[in-house]
Amino acid sequence: MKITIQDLADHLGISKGTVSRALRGYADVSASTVERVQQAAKELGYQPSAVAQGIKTGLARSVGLILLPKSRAASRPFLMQFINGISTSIAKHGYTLTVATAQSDAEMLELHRDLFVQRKVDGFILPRTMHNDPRIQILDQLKAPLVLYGQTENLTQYSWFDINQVECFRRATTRLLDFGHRHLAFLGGDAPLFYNSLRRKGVEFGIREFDRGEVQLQVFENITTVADGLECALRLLQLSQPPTCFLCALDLSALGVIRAIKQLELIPGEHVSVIGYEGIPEGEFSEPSLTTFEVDQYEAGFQCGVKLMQLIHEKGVKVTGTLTMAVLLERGSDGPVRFNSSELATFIRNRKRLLSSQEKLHRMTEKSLRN
Amino acid sequence: MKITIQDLADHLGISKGTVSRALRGYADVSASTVERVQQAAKELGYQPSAVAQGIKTGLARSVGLILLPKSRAASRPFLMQFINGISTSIAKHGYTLTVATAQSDAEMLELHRDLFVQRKVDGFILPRTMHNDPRIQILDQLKAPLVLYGQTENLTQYSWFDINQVECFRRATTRLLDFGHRHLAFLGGDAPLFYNSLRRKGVEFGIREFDRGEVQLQVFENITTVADGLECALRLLQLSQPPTCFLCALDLSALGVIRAIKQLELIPGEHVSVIGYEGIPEGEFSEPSLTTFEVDQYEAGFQCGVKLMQLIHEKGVKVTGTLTMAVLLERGSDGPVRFNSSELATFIRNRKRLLSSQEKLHRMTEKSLRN
DNA sequence: AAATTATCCGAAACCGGTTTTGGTAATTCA
DNA sequence: TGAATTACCAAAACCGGTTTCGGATAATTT
Repeated sequence: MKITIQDLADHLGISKGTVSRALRGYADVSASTVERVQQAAKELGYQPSAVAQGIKTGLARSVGLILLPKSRAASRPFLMQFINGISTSIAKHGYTLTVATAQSDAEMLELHRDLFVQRKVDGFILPRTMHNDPRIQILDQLKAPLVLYGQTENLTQYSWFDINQVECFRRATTRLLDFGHRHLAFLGGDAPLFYNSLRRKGVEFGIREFDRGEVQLQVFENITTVADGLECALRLLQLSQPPTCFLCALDLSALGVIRAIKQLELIPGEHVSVIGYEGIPEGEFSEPSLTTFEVDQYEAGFQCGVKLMQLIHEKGVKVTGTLTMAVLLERGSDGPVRFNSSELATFIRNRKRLLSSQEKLHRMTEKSLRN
Repeated sequence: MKITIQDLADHLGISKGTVSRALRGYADVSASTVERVQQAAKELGYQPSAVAQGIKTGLARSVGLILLPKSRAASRPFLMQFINGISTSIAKHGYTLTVATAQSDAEMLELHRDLFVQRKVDGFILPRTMHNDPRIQILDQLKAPLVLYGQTENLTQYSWFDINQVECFRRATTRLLDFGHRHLAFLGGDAPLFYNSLRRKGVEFGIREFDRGEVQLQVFENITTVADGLECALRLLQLSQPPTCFLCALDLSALGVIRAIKQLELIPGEHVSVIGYEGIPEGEFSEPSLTTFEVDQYEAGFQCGVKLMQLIHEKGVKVTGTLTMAVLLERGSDGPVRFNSSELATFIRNRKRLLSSQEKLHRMTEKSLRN
């Protein structure tokens, strides 16, 4: 069915070696023969089998991306953009992307090893880098080319791409301090992942730059879902010294914080400020819309792909690291401090009573207007 | 570096043919030899090269999934789950998933052809089926195995998996009619995609079953974004005979409709009802939360993978089609009709004046309470 | 004990390409 | 004109596996 190089050679009455050399651009083939071969290849729709090519070259012309879906409900809104970026950059080299999923950490490591040992992929892109990432250890042993999306220890040994998250959270912190906030809470994400310490570090930098000894910071970790953020903020806001603003490592937890604020009948962005990170679509439609940093996942994938192609093709190439910035989307969930921590505590305590009487009046006026 | 079958054979002092037959489970190898070979393979970490295997078997042991990201901002929240489903089911057969992206329809068709002709993949999963899908035409010519995620014309010739969207929208329609709504609007999605006509058909079935001649339906197409939904609903609601409820082919447009309702100072789920389809995360956090159908994308991917493996491996196997249901999430954006269409029109016209005076009073009461 | 059959494995062919080798014809050079 | 290049291509080796073929040995049957 499918046409092979031998078919093409027979059709032209020349040897298959010559056909191959003609198509690969060797010098010892006459221009006229090259022309004839290319012409015939196009006519007959011949394209060399990547599989057969790979056996001689030792390359599969594919790069691996292994995902770990935590639950069957987990969503990754921008995965398509990340994939799109990778695919676009590697396609220029005739490469494709092999995506696999693992259900556990152990299975993930095994998958990396297997895919490389079986020559299904020539290298890997590692998203969501961890502290002392075990994937790196395994792939180093196999001398497998890899690019990190994110940072980790011993960074000079690897090619990597990342958003400057330290700077993002430093800016977010400075922004809140400039708004007059003095009691901050940082809700960190997955503790084993490297991004978490970077974002926290950014907050600490921001405070250190500014501090006149009056700033209070509370730090929490593993706040990764809406429910986590909701619960954590609900608890904190009912303390005697509640934070007046929240820096969230993840948009999802920021959405939970917003819910908590509203549940206490407060106005997010007025009574309590919230800043997130990632730029998920939900943030745009929440009320108020979420102030956050928007990450360009296409660009991230593209750069990772470019770096991996360099590692695979340019022998003896130096590893490279790149940092870029995310864009701050200044939306409605943060603003100038209204109450300091003590005032906020009082306000929250009185809020319920206040609102219930307001509501009574409100209903009365509405009734009177209808009639 | 990497160990080959010849290395293993040398190490054991036997021929590579025997090693291969031992590992492939041929009968003409003694049990003891099989044991020795397996043992040595494990010790030396030998795994056959998928590339080299592929040349003889003619299979790449990979399936293709080609995505078309409309814009660099487009999000597909559940892509990971779909991929997870595919990857999980095909992994059992030693298969991996090759994902590529195309920037235009033409490039997408070319990619399908190239990936198959180059033997990079053994078959395809085609998401987002279109009317007279051109991908199918091309792949039919190449006799490439394929599975549709979605339906199309001449369905009996193909293996496919889909949600029973006709039934979903029939139920959604019946639900709204039972709530007492009589003026419905259907906001369809991408017109060239097959799902669109199915969802519309479901609405029409629902009405036909019920109709006592009093139901009005307005149909629109290509309402695919929040902005589209917002604009369309805003326009419709200010007509003299506005719909009292919206059936949206896509959650995104439903979110836009909710915005439009709120922009007109109406309460979604009370004054105007909205039902979406897909179950995107934003729907849970909108206010009110969106009534919609939740699609299990993992299951969809899994089933597509299973069917494709059947096509590739079981020679002469019959093609199969499967329909399943999505789960209706009864949330806050729909409910019993409050006003009929005429009443709603009047209400909307009077709403602004009403609210402005209400607000004045509201501010007064708040002020008095503070003091 | 001879003939037959099973068991097991080495050798070789094969898959579809790439790359090296070597030889012939045409061209250039002395 | 003869020698040395050069240009070009066929043939063969190779990549790392799988599969077929055939032969040697052991086990069984007659």
